[in-house]
Amino acid sequence: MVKVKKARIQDVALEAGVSMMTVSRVLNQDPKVSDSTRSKVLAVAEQLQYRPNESARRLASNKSYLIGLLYDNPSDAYISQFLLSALKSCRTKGFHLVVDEADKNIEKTLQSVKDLINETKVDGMILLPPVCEQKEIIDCLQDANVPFVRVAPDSQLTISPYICMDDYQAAFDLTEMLIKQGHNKIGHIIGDANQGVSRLRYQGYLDALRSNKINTPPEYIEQGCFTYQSGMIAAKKMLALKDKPSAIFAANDDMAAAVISIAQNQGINVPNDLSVVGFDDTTLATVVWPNITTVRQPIDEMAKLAVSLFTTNKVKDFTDLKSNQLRNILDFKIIQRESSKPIE
Amino acid sequence: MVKVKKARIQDVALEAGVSMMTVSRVLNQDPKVSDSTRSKVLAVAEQLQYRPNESARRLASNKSYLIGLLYDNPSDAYISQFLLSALKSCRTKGFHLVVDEADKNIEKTLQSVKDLINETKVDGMILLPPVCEQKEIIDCLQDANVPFVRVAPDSQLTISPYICMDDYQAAFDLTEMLIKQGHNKIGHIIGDANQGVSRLRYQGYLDALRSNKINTPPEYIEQGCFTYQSGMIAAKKMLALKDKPSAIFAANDDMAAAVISIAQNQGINVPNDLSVVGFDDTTLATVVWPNITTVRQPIDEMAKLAVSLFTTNKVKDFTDLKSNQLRNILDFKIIQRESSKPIE
DNA sequence: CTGAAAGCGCTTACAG
DNA sequence: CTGAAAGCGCTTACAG
Repeated sequence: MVKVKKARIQDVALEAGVSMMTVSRVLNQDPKVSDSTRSKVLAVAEQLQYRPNESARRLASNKSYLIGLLYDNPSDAYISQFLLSALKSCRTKGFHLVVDEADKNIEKTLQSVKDLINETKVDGMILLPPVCEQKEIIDCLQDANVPFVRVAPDSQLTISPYICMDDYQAAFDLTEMLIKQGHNKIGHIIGDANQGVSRLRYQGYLDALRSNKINTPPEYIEQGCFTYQSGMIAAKKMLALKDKPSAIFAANDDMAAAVISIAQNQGINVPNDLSVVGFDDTTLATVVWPNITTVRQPIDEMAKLAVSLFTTNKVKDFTDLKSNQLRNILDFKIIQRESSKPIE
Repeated sequence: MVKVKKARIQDVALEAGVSMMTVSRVLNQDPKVSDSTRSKVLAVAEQLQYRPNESARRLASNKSYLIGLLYDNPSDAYISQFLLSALKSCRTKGFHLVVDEADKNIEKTLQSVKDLINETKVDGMILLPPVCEQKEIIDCLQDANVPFVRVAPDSQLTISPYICMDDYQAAFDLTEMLIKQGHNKIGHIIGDANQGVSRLRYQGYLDALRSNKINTPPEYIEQGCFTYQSGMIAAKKMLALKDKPSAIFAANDDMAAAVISIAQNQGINVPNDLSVVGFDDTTLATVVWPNITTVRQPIDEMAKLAVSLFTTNKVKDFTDLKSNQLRNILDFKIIQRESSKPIE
């Protein structure tokens, strides 16, 4: 292999006829550089294919260029998608991700977070749900003055930005879509009672019915807990009713998949006799048959945004963020697939 | 927050009454240090809670302490589990993982790998299946003299170690388990024809039947391609037979889940009327009901081992590995769940 | 807006 | 088996 010597900051400086400091300033987007100097440096850097040496930068600046990511449940497709996207974002910006799993024992998790701060010296932390609700962890980060972002949190904080989608609106839209397709007997399986999104999705469902003046018997609403099994139990009850719903909106894909399975088991054709819709657009939605109509969470974008909050130097410290900068609500999308169809 | 000043190599050297170099040698497991010096340094390092500064080490040594990971299909539960485990291993050893997704276009992937080598300067690469079969990539790594490990490869190479489980034996054992439970009408759905593991699992199934002197009609064997849908098609055919199998062994969990769904759809009770077993123990295995009896791949251990091949200094270069060091076959485990049971 | 000097905390290469 | 010197490629802090 022919080894091409990598250009150093010195090489760029020499070639551009400026000092190393000036090059460094340009690269770090310091505004105090004249435009002419800036463009010259940029041109030379481009020409020499200069890439800063990350280790030297880290060592000299005493910044880690490391972002911590704390997650809860490793079996969730959500996590892996978020992770993959975050990893990709980090890579393009010269950062690395230090991933840590929260322990059931909050004390252990806390210790782990402290290690992340003291030893690894992360520049910031990304908190996934539901760890992002843990008061102890939030306090710890705040005490240590480590900026953090919370993803899909249940509660809002004024000290830290959060990233989420509008679960309420998505549930509203999804329900209204069913209504527009002629369904007026729509059941709902509520998600885990301990998660804020369950409440929001349920409320969106209710309000869509209300604004379309549709009355729904209480038997059409069942409490689930986001698991396949809880979906089966709920589906069995709902499909045993004399007056069955023509559509069931399950608060996530796992429960929707369970509904489909139970329906098929009872000889109820999906989607001809029963429309089923889910939420999240996890891999499960396209792995079962018929594929599930669902709401796509913008997970990739969420991860990208979370990372960029740390990698862009715009905001050194989250404490000076204005309230409108704290909110980052991303767009969702309803994905129509084969598990639902209009009433004929 | 009280800032505790981190100990540097200098501090350890001073306290231990040796030079920085000696401390460095001890830390890097250089054998040319007397035992007494070594233990003294180690004791001081421990007492001072010394942690080497990774950036300084990287800069001075011109080693990246970075491991590249190239994967194919992001939707696979397998990938995320591997990733999480590898990430964890890296963290405890002061390494970082640079994750890259292979492109459909081999040229693009190749370029990406070259960037990984030249810009990021990874110390080594982990190749997941099926990218680990790509000759172009293997050649590229070899030319660049970058050591790499292949995970669950189809073919064997003498130039690079590989990590896998014994798919043949696992399939054999799983089939034999069904036989011992009284099943002698056992169907099999073969996996993707392009993947070596499909062949191995199929062969294990066949040999278990053979060694138990069980004849099987050709209708009991269907070609699938590891997808849920292919499993449905195969299951429909097999369950439409007059003389149905009492057990079906699908070559992965997705297809097993499909078999369960079809069976239930036809009023065939799983496991009372039909035992179904899968392979891999992905999340799907416990998400559907009944939970799937399957073979657990030791994914976490595979990832850990892959990382450790680069982090332990035992082998600087994989070219001097002996053939028995190339093979790393890890243990699998059969997980009995509710989708299968003995014949009564 | 720009630059010369010092230093970040390690390791390499050379001595002995 | 051990050590003194030089340097890795950046940035910080100070000048001007």
